[in-house]
Amino acid sequence: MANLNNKMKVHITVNAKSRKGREYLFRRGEILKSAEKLFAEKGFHGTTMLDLAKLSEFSVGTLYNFFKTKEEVYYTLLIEKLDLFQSRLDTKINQHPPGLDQILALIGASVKFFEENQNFFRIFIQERSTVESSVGATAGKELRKRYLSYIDLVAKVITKGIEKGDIQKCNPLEVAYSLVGILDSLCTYWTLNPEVKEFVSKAPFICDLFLRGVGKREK
Amino acid sequence: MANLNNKMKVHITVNAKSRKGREYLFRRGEILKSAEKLFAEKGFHGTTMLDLAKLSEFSVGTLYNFFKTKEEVYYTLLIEKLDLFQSRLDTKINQHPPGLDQILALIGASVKFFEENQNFFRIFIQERSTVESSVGATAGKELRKRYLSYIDLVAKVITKGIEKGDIQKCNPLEVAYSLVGILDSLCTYWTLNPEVKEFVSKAPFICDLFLRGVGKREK
Amino acid sequence: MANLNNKMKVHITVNAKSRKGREYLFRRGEILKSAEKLFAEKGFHGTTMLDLAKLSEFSVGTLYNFFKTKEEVYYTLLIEKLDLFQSRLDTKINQHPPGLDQILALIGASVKFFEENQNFFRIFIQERSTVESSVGATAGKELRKRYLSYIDLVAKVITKGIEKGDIQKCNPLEVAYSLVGILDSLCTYWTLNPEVKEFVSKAPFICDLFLRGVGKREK
Amino acid sequence: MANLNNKMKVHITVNAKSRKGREYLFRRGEILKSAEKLFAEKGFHGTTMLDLAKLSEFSVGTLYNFFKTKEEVYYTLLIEKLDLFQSRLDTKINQHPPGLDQILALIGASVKFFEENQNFFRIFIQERSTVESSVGATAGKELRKRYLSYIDLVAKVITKGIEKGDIQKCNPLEVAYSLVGILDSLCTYWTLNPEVKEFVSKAPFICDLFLRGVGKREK
DNA sequence: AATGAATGAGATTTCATTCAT
DNA sequence: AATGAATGAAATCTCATTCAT
Repeated sequence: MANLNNKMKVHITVNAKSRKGREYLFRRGEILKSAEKLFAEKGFHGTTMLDLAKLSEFSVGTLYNFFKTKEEVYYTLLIEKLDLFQSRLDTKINQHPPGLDQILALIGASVKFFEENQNFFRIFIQERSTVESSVGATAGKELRKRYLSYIDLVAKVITKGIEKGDIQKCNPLEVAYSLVGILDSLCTYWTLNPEVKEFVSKAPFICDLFLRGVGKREK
Repeated sequence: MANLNNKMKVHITVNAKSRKGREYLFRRGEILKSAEKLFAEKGFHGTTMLDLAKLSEFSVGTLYNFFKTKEEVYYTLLIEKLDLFQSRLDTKINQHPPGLDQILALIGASVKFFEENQNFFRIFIQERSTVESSVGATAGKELRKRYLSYIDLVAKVITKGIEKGDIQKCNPLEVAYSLVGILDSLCTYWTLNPEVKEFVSKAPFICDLFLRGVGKREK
Repeated sequence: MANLNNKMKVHITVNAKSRKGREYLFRRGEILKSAEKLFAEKGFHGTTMLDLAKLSEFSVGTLYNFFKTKEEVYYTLLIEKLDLFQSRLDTKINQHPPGLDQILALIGASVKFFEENQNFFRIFIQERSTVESSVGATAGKELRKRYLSYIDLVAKVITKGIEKGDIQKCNPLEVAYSLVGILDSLCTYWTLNPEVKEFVSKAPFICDLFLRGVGKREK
Repeated sequence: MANLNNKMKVHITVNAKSRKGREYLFRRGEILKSAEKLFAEKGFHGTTMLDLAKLSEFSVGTLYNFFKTKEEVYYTLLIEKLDLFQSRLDTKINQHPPGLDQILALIGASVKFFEENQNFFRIFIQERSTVESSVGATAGKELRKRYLSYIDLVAKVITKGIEKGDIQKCNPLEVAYSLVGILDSLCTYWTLNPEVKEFVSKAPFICDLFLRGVGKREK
C-alpha cells in the first residue's frame, strides 16, 4: 500500500534501512508535506513548482528528481494519504463488532483523521467533487478507485448494521453517501472556523444525528 | 439581485424594455450558458476563453465586451445562479408555515434546483470546498458571502423548527451544515450516475433520514 | 504540393485571393524566411523560438499562431522547399529529351536551385545526413520520403540515359548517389567560400567530370 | 597526434607505461567508445551525459574527471578518430607511387575506414555539413582544420596524379571535393542499407566512376 | 459593436555541471 | 578518485487580454 514511486531514479528500490534510503524518503516526505500545504491553500493550478521549491527549500530541478511531473506530486500525495486513511479506518473498524460499534468507530476515526490532516482534507474534498480529475486521466482513475473503495467501506459497515438490526432497512450506498456528506460538510465548517480546535469530541453528536435524526422524539 | 455588470461598457444602463437592451441581455445569457457547461466539464483553469468563444459563437473580443475578465464570467455565473437559487428557496419556504413544512419545502426545492441545474451544481460543489477561491480574491469573497447566506437561510428554517417544537434542541448551524452535506453528497452521487434521472422523488427519503435518522426505531 | 498547414487556426482554409489570406501567407512566409536563415546558421537545436521571434519581428506567441511547434516550423520549411525543388527539377527535365540532355538539365537546375537557396541547401545537407531526423518521427518520415523521391528522380534520369545509350550499363541508384554526392560536396564548398559567387557556370565542369571522369583520356 | 587532454585533472601527465596510466587511458577509451555509439544514434543534443554515464558504466561525476564538458567529449572523439583516419591514409598512400596507384589506395583506405567505423562516419558526415559547428566555436575550428587537412591530402594526391599524367588537367581542390562527395554519399547509402555489408569490394567501381565517368565510351 | 491576430508574462520541464560525501 | 543528488539557467509552449481594423 502507498508504495507508488518508492523508487529512486534508475530503478533502485528504496531501502528504508540504508541511511541513503532513509534520507531519500525523508526529503521526499518534506516535499510532499509542503505540497500538501500549498495545494490545500491555492489548489492544483494555483500552485507552481517554484512555489513548491521555495517552501520545501529545494531547487526546482531537485523536485523533478523526486517526481516526474507536477501532476505526480499531486496524485502521489493524495493517493498515499488516502491509502493511509483507508488503512486506519480498516484497523479501527476491525477492532469492534459489527453494528453500532463499528459505525461509531468509523465516525470517530474519520473525524480524527480529518482533524489531524486538515490540509489533506481540503484537497480531498475539493478533488472528490471534480468530475474529470483536474489532473491527468491515469491519476484521476487511481483517485476515483480509492474514493469509491472508501465509500464502499462505509456502505459495508452500514450493511452489517442492517444485518445486525441496528440500522433500518435502507439502500446502504445512499446512506453511505449521506453519512460521508455529513462528515465532509461538518469538517469543512470546522476546518474553516479557527475557533473550533477539536473535532473528535463532536463524534457523538454526529452519531446521534445520523442514527436518530434531528426530529422531535416521542416521549 | 443578479445585477452585477448590468451595464454595457459605454455606460449605457441596460434597459430591458429596449430592443437593444433585450438583445444585450440575451447574448450575455448565451455566454453564461456556455460558460456553465464548460466550467462544469473542464473546471475554471481547464476552460479557455477561446473555448468559450467557440461554444457561444462569439469572438473572443466580444466576450470582453460583456465581461472584464475570465474570472468575472465565472463568478457572475455562480453569483447569478446562487441568487436565483436563494430567491427560489425563499419563495418556496415562505409558501409554508414554519416547522416541518418549511423543512420539507427546503429539501424539495433544493433537490429540484440541483436537478435542473446540474452543471451549475458541479461548479458550486467544487467551488464551495475551496478556501481561497480557486479563481480570485474578490470573486471568492462574493461567493463566500452568498454561500454563507444560503447556510444562514437553512439555519433559520432549522431554528424555526426548534421553536415550533418539530426539531430537537441543537446547534442550528451545525445541523444546517449537516443537512447541506447530505444534499450535496447525494446529489453529487446522482449527478455522476447517469441511471438516476430523477432526484425530486428522493426528497421524502432525505427528509426521513434527516428527521428520524437511520437507526433502529422503537416500535 | 507544399500545402501542409495551409490552414489558419480553427480550420479555415487560407484563401490566397482574400486580403486576409494574402496577408496571412505573407507573414507566414516572413517567419519561414527568418527560420531558414537561423536554422542554416545555428542548426535546429541552436535556434530558439525567441531568436526566431526577434529576427522575424513577431512575438513568440504569434509564432505559435502560425505553427504548432518549433519542429513544425522546421519541417514545414524543409518540406515546402523540397517540394518546390522537386517541381522545378521535374519541369526542367521534362523540357528535354531523355539521355544526355536531361542529365545536363538536371545538373544545371540543381546547381541553380542550390545557389539561389543557400540557406535551405545548408539545412538540407545537414538533415539528409541525419539518420533519425533530429526532429520528430513524423517529420522525419515526411522528409525521408521527399529525399528518397529526389534520389529516385535522379536514378530515373540515369536509367533513361542508359536506355538511350548515353550512359554505361551500371547500377542507376549507386550512380545517382554518386552524382548527388558530387553536387552536394561541390555546392557546400562553394557555399562556404564567399569568393565563389556563381555556381551555375560550373555545371559543364560537373557534367564532364560525371560523364567522362578525371582520368587521362585516350586521344 | 590525438593528445588533446592527455592529462589527468590533477596535472599528472599520463604515462602509458604505468599501470595507473594504462588504466586511465583504458577507461577514457571506454567512454569515447560509448559516446561514439550514442552520438551516432541520437546526435549531440539528443545524447545526455546521463545516457553516456549509463552506457559507459561510469557515474556522471566521473565523466567530468575525464572531460571538461560534453562538448569536449564530442570533439575529442571526432578529432582523435579524424587523426587516426588521416594517419591511416598517409601510411597507405605512402606505400604506393604517386599517380593512379595512390588514388586507388586513397579510395580503398577511405572506404575501409568508413566501413570499420560506421558510427564515427555518421557523426563525421553530419558535422562536416554544419557551418558553425553544431557544438561550439572552438570545437568547430579544430574540426574544420582537420577536415580541411583531409581535403588537402586528397587534393595533393590528385595534383600528383596530374603531374604524373594519370589525371586530366583540372582544379585539384574541386576534384578533391568531388571525390570526397562520391565517397561520402555512397558510404552513407551503404551505411543506411543493412543489406550492404561490405563496402571495400566497391572500391574498384568508385575508381572507375571517378576516373572514366559514367558516359558511353568509344568502342 | 464585433472581430481575431498579436502580445508577452508566466508555467513546466530538462539537463550540463558542480560538489559534498 | 568516484559518486550521484542538487542546482538553476534556459527552452518550449499557453492563454488571458488588448487593440487596430
